Order: sequence, then C-alpha cells, then structure tokens
Amino acid sequence: MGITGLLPLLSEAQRKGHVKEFANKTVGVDSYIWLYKGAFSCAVQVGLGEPTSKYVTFFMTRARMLRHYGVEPLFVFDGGALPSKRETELERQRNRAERRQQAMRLWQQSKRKAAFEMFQKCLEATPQMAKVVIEQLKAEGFRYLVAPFEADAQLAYLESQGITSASISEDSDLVVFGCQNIIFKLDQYGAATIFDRTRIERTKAVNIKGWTDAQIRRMCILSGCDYAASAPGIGLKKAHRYVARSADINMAVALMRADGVSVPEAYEDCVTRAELTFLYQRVYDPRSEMLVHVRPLAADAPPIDQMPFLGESLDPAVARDIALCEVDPFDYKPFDLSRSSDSAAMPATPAKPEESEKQQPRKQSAKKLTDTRAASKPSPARSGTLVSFWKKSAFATISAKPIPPPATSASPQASSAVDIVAHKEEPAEEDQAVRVRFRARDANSEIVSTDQQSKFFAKAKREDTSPASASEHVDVNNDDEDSEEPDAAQPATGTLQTVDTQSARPSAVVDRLESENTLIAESISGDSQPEPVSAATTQVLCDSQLEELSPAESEPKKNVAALFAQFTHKEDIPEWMATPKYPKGNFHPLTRDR
DNA sequence: AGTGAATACTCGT
DNA sequence: GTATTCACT
Repeated sequence: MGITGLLPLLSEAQRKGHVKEFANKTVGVDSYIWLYKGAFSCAVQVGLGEPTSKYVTFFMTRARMLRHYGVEPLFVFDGGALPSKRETELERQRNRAERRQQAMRLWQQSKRKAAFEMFQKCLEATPQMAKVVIEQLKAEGFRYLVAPFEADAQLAYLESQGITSASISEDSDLVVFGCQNIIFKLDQYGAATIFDRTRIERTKAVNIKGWTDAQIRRMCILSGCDYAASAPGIGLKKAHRYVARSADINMAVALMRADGVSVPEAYEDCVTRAELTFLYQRVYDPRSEMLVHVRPLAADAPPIDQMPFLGESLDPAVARDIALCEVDPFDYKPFDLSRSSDSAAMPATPAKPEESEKQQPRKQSAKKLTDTRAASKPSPARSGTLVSFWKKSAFATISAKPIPPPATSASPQASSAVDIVAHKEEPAEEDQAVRVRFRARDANSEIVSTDQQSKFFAKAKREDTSPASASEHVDVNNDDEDSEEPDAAQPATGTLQTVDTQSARPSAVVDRLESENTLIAESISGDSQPEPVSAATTQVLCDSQLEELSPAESEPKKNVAALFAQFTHKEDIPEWMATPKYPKGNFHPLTRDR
C-alpha cells in the first residue's frame, strides 16, 4: 500500500517531466504495474486461463516507447513474498480465488459484463505472466531482473549502485527505501511526474529542513507502512511531530505513549523490524550474481539470524535462477507454460523466440543483465499513422497570462469549418495556465465523441521551474527528431508548456474546464464522417480572429491554431505508438494454481 | 486540521 | 498500487 499521503506531502519535490530527460541512461522499471494494467483489458482471458497476448502487447509497447526516447530500461519484477508478509499474502490469494469463482459463475451465466468487471477485480500479476513477458523482452534485447523479494528494494539497490539512474514506479515506498530519482505516473507518451530527492527539503506541508533519510523513514513508518500499521490516529503529520522531537524511533513511540496515544503492545519491536526491513532487505546484485542487502549492514545492526524478516539467504544458484526467471520465485521450480488448457491452439511460429532463448546457455542470458550497451541504442524512429484521433478529445495546456474579459463567445460564422470558442479564466494560481480541448463534431453539431482525456499533449513540454520563464516553445511532433532541447526553429506559434498544476488533480481540472475554463477549440466537420479539417483552414480562421484580440488573448489562441494544425493532419507518429499486435493465442496467462 | 474508511481507477473501444 | 471524497475526532 505504500505510504498513504506521502506523495502529496512531498509535492514540492516533484515536477512534471518526461522520460526523455533520462535519455542515454539506464532506468529501472517497477514492472508489476505494467503487467497489471496490461492485463486489465484482457481480464477475462487471464481469469479463465485462455491464451491472450494483449498484456504482452501493452507491456512491449511501453518498453519500446522508452527505447524510442533513448532510455534504456532495466525491467525489475517482483519475486517471492517476505516471510512477514506471507500470511497476508495467502489471505489475499484466498479472497481472489473466491472472487474468481464468482466471476466464473457470472461468465457461465453469460453475464459477460458483470463477469468482466469481476475478473478485473480479482486480477493479479502472476509470475507466469512475468515469465511470458520476460521471454518477449529477451527476444527484443531488453534487460530484466526478477528481485528475490520486493521490486521496491531491488530498484533502490540498483540506483544506489549506479546501475540505474532512476526508477519508474507508482509506489511511494521507493522514497522510504532512499531512491533519489523516481518517475511516477508515467503515461504511454512518456510524460511523468518526477521526484527528485535533492528537492525534498522544499516540502511545505511539514518542515523537514535538515532532516536525515533516517528521520524521514521513521516518519513514514510511524504513519503506517507495509511492514507496520500505524497507531490509531497517527498519520504523516503527527508522526512528523514525534520524530522531530526524538533521537530514535523508540523515543518517538515513548512520546506517543506519554501523549495517551493507544499504542499496541510491543509496538517498538514492530516499528524496529520495519526500520530494519527498509534498511537491509535482501536484494540481488547482478554483478556478483549473489544476494546482498539493500545497503551494507551497519555495525550496530542486530545479528543476521535475528532478522528473518529481511528474506531468506538463498543459495546463489537459486538466487540467480530466480533473477533470470528460470524458476518461479515462490516455489523455485521451473515454469511450465505448456500446461495451459489449450496449448494445442498455440501457434508454432511465435513461440520460437521463447524456445531458442531457452536453449541458450545461462551465461548468455546473464550477460544481457550486465552488458549495458547491448540493447541501449534506440531504435530508429519510423513513422506510423495516427489513427482514431477524432474519436478522442485532446487536452493541452498552454501558458498564458490571465485572459481579460470579455471572453469571445461563439464565432458568428457557425457554418464554418472550425468554430473556436473562448472562455475567460479566473486567475487561480500564481502560475496561470490554460487548458485547451478539441472536439470533433458532425454536421448536426452533435458531439461525435465526448471521451474525456487524451494525453496527446502531455508530451508537449517539460516544465520550467522558474515562473518567469515558464513558457517555452512546443515541439508537438518532435519525437522523431532529436529533441533534447527546445526547438528554436519552431515557428513562432506562441508558447506552450505542460502546466505545473500544483492543484493538479486531473479530474478537478477537467471539471473546471467544463464550467468556466479558458479556451475550447471545437472542430465542426461538414461530413457526417468525422474528417480532419485542413490545417490551412484552421490557420486562416484563427488568424482572422486573432486580429481582434489583445496580445494576451491572441497568444494562447495562436497556440490553439498551431496545435490544432498539427493534429488535423494525419500525423506521423513513432513506431512504438502504432501498437504492433502479437499473434493471437500466442501466450498463456496462467493464473497461479493452488 | 488530520486521520481513516469507502470508493473509483488502472485498458481500450 | 494510486487518487479522491467524506465523515469523524
């Protein structure tokens, strides 16, 4: 569950960014999330044990996206459960099994939709799914590694050793484990929220100036973590106060007791175990091919035989087999993917990479783990065609001074190809931002699609921290060229940035947009068949309207025109976005048998 | 104000 | 795993 509320608390240490900032670097990937999200759309097949390749396609598309931006991923998968978490793990398994039964009943009753939703609820990323994905990763030359226990700790270790430069994850525990650079909320286009530990003292919600990692760790533990529940009524803020007044975690607990907090008996032992687990959990060192601790045991650490909660000391051969995904991290037995219900349906062709891979001597697989240059060259970006744009709305954010009223309302020529409506925005934050939405309509002005959210423009620009220079040129279709730097050759279409919405709860922003926000650009197509409006038309119309506007107004409007023009064409897009499909029936998402 | 329980979401059409 | 809302202290 991570640390509840930690990421909002540390919002000042995070910024909007893009993975391409990590080009030419190795980045660890907490792969569980991609397995899980990828399985979401094929929850039924996964639940029934039917062959599907959808989750593999999802995973590989994201993997190729990283490579497209020159980022060299090292995929880290979760391994076995820590001894202390085994019981809760079993409990979860039982709950899942129950719901799966329920889902299967619904399925047999032909209640497809209900069954689908139930299958989604009991969805689980299994070692078997990881194995299938890993075989494809190997076939495409990606590096990977199965952690002996938790991927969080493994990622922290890899970064601490300089093997990776950052970690892609959704888990706030990485902060507690001491990671420096964490890429949160990565979307399919590479946009993300980037945590930078060097900025951690900027935190405003609590004063952590001068705090050590140990103090931050204690605060998190006392507020409740995976290894230790919090005392009732204690969250991050109160934990902060106790840690601030204490020299160690025992003293903090003592102060809580003195305040009348109902602290469980032997709570000191509990939080101390948690502290030690964050400090010393066992991880895999890919260089020595041995288990090590996430950081070296300190002199005052308890003897190792008194810390079984760090995970077993596995035999090096076993540890390596787990890391290379030769064996299941739970039972140390080789995978048997052939025992699927319909292995006969499995086509021979696509299975070949897997087979040939298996024949290879282990050394070769191990080499992939350590040979950085092997797969690090980004694939040349070839173009595809952007499909289905009109089925989506697109949101963009552009920087702007507050737009002065009166707002321009619907343009008089309603029959024109493009209708741009402007609304004023009330200045809300110091950093003004405008959101733009495009919508496709048919001849009757019916909205063709009201789908919310496309992150099309999320890739537009990284944030600039200084408010004075918060605006930058956009390179909307930059991705095929080198695009390290803001493109100065870009036509003067105004300035654009992904907004640093510190109030950045997307749904909240969308709500505001519905009611009062800024600028809405709507395309009205003459055809009933939604058809892209020509960029030229868009540009002309915008330009004619711009003349009547004050500079403050016209600036964002130019952006609208530019953005709109970019995407009303069939746009060249990078290959990874074209989503290659793997042959159906190729993979076997076995659920773990019990 | 801070905590914590409840709920929705993760895909892709 | 997260984010968001809302009731309770």
